[in-house]
Amino acid sequence: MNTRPLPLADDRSSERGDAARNRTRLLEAAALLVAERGVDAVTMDDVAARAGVGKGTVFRRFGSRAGLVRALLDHSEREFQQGFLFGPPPLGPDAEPLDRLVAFGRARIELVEVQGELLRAAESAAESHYFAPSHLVSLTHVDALLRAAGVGGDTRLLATSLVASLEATLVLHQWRELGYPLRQLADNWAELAHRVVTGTSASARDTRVVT
Amino acid sequence: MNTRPLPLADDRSSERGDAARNRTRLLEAAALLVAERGVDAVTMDDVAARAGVGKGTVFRRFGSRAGLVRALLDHSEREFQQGFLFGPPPLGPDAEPLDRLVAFGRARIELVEVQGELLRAAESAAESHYFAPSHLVSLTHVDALLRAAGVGGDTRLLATSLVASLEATLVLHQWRELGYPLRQLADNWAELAHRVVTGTSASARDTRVVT
DNA sequence: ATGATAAACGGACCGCAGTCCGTTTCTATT
DNA sequence: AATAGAAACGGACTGCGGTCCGTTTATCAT
Repeated sequence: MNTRPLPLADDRSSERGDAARNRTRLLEAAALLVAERGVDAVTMDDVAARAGVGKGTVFRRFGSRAGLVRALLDHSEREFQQGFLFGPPPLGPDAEPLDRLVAFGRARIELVEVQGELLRAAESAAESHYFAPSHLVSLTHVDALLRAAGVGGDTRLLATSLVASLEATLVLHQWRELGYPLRQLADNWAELAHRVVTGTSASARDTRVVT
Repeated sequence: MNTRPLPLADDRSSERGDAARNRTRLLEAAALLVAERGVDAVTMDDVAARAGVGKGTVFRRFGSRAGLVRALLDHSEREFQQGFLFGPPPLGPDAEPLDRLVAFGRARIELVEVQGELLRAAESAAESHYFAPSHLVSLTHVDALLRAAGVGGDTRLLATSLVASLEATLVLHQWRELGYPLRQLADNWAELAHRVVTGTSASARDTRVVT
């Protein structure tokens, strides 16, 4: 239980020359190895060796395996965020909240198709990936969309529940082990989002039809 | 990647005498150690040593750390299942589907209060806990309740999404790291369930009010 | 240039989950 | 009671993530 290492952003400025060089070396080596073997077959020693660097250095830079993987995902993660924060509709701001919400989930699920293993590896951190910046950004975004769509109550918690169903580990399981086409999972997200937004609040528990 | 060891139920009949004896010894030892140190501080070697048994035996019996933990949870898991399958309302069959759904989530979240660490340990299996019997039972139950509440479409997938927000790892995080009272998480579940059940389907996308 | 100092380095080391395989023990059969 | 063969046993062994700490190196002040 250490003091959280990367609360919201990492510095990278005022970094010593060799440190910076080793970071890029490590990232390149890791990317290469992942490309040719798949994430699950790459060990931290492999990465260190390939980068021509000591193992300690890898951990000094990235803290943990999950940290390294997150760094590898950083680029596509930024793109993804750009997409739903500033991009064109239906993902970006020039669309209705509900449409954006649906598009957000679809995009996330599509991301699993190409980066599934990486995303899963990033999630399997012992001390939760729930604190990872990218995850928090998604959460906040969904929260905002819910509120913009007129949903009341504790939208942050509602957002957490929704986002939970997009976890790469789960989606990957449904897709690869259970054989659901990603398309169907995306449709299910749409259904879920739609229902949550159009549904009535639990506090106003009255107008229920007795069939 | 082995052939799935315990697809839906374990035999335990036609088990050799010493095997049976060692199973109970191991479970007792494990329970004891967990009680006095907490799950996270108990290693497989510890359990083997305390039970006076070889390490190989532990893995032969339970397959993995997660498997052992699941065995430890078996009792309370059965109770839980009894509760929502045959117990009194609002959990059991003598209540409205939506009420049962809400009660189910509340019960699950309450379970985290007392067995959170154990539940989390059971979830952190590399090769997914999604195949664990208890998980499948919950899933099927929620699925059935959704259908009984008149929800159409692929209720199985919808159930999966809902159940995802009850994962012990997540609930524990919200409770212990973020400081949400369990009560509030339970209320959020109620809100989610209510909205999903009362919401309209995404396929019928028309009667939307343009504010 | 040179020296002081903090930062970064590297690889031996540790702990733990999970495997392997030679040895022991149960049980069914006669 | 003897025995054969399958099942179970146990603990040394492997592989990997992560840590530790003595050594090296970049940087900055003089």
